[in-house]
Amino acid sequence: MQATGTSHQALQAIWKTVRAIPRGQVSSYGTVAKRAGLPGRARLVGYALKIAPSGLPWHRVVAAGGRITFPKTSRQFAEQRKRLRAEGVELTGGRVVSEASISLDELLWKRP
DNA sequence: TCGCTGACGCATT
DNA sequence: GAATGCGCCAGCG
Repeated sequence: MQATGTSHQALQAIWKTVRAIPRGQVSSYGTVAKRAGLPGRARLVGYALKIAPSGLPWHRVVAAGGRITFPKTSRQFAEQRKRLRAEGVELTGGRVVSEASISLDELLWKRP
């Protein structure tokens, strides 16, 4: 790892943002990307999560609208749903209830 | 160096 | 509601 310096910073920014997500709350890739200073690079967030270190609350990151991107048959789908429910996040099928994903832009990232 | 791929987002059909 | 296409651009072979 060396040339990854530039993006490495972006990855850390993404991880930092993900860690900043309060328990019982979820955020979307696009929101995280934007908050990490990478607007429009939601895919980078996906990559960041893929290579994310253990301990990162990746399960708090869902697709736009609070939808889970994984197929229902996926093991991660079940795990993410399980973890979210364990934190008090309500889920309906493969989607997070609006209350949890409520205006992320308003509840979360409220910068004074 | 070039080209494909991709934990996505959004518009459209 | 589900499927498809296009865009954004950083990794990786």
